Amino acid sequence: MNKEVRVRFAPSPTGYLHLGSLRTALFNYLFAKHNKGKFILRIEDTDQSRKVEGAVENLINILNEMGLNYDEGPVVGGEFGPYSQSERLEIYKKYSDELLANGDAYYAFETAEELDEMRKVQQMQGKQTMYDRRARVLTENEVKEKLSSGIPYVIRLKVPLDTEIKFKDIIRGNVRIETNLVDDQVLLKSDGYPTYHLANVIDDHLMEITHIIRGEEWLTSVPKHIILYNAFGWEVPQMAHVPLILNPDKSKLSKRQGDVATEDYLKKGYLKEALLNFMTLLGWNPGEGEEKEIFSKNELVELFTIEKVNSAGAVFNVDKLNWMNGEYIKNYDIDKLTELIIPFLNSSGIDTSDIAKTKRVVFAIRNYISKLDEAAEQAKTYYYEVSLSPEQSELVNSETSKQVFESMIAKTDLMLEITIDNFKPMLSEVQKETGIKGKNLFMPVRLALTGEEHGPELGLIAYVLGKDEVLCRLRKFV
RNA sequence: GGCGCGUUGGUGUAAUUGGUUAACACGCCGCCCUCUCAAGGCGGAGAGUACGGGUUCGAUCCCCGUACGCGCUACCA
Repeated sequence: MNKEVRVRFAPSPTGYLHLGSLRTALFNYLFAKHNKGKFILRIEDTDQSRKVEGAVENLINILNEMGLNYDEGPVVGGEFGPYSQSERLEIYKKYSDELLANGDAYYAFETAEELDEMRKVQQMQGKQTMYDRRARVLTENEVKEKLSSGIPYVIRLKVPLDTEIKFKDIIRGNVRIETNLVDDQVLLKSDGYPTYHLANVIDDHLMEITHIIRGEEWLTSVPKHIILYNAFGWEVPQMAHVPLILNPDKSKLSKRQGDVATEDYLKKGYLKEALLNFMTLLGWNPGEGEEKEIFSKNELVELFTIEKVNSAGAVFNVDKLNWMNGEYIKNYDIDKLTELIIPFLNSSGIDTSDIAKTKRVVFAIRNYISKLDEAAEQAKTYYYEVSLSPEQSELVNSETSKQVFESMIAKTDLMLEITIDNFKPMLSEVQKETGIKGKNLFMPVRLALTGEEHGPELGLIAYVLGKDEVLCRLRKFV
């Protein structure tokens, strides 16, 4: 008896995927997969003035890249298509005609200027700004006359007055709004395109959507939608309005205060697994005292329930994202991580053609970075010529340092290869032999090998450089 | 202005559907490890649950009010 769960992610193509949209898509995806249902992508491109070239392709790419593959939608198709609203215009026309015929909608002929004027007056009077429903009183003949004379028109929703709309949101519980406060929303614009409200209701019904999971900014327009469902005699899907993602100052996450496009984060070297993990935990938690925070996508699918989504907005905390991304980097498969890091190294001019060495480098730097774009900075040590400041070179060229290097060279020469495990014991022997220890022993070696006073443990450095390179760098100072 | 939604340390979240010294993670501070910087290990500071009233033997949890924040208030989504 349970219907198959069908949910949709219905973005308007803006040219990039906003983090808030990413999370909405993510929640829809997780909910669908958890319930063994379908995740549908629908493009809400009904605003011709906001058209962006290539935006749809970009959206699909990024969604796929993030692993949020949809079951039905543009490109992949499905039995409820087309999945772009701009290709469904006749459908909206048909249903708006039906509303007109049943008296649930009406024609209106005001110009944009007239509406502006109306609002201005309302504002001055301190009244609520909304359409004053003036066209409701037009007679059939007046309407006919205006239509035949070619005056541009819109079709507006005829909101039933003096009552209230009650509904239950899965996340927010019961909500009620008086219909007198609900605007006679434009449903069909004068260019023949539908507004969000009309298209959304019709498509959700036609595409047999069972659960609407979308951002909180839509909560107050739910009554308009319910009025439409009622007018058509359709069942209202279940609804869940997820909280917004916020800037540190608690306003809605915006460009002004940092990057908001998913693409930007990928470019900076955040791993998609980490991003998905982090975004899910923004406003959701498995609860019941679960203290784990690192979850694979499969685990999230298994655990995710929409009821556990928080109702309050969540501040986007980059510090925590960085930490989590670092956790993923530390534990990632080394071959895959190397593959991901190579482009970042190349773009800094590092030659990665020696794959074996590159892999050793990645192994060495993974504990030192929290984003992939920090890799080049950390990796430089292993690739560039050593250059020292006057003080540093004085230390390296001191008598004791020379002793250390000579002893090391002799011992290293005898080694088959340097490993992380055998380098340190070798240094211990050098210490015994020369009587030089502590900082006087290690710092010259560090400087000779890397040219820097800070860095990973020496064993790691020697291992990455390899025997030949280590010898080569040491010999420069004896 | 109107309407709606929200409010647990700085941030993200917990707290067996009223009974806990209010827990965990990030961040911050300190210690250990150590040649250095991270990582790691250990420890610490930081909220009495926005505020004020109720209900109750007992409220983070239920009810009311206030404050504050956010959202919506377009022929944008």
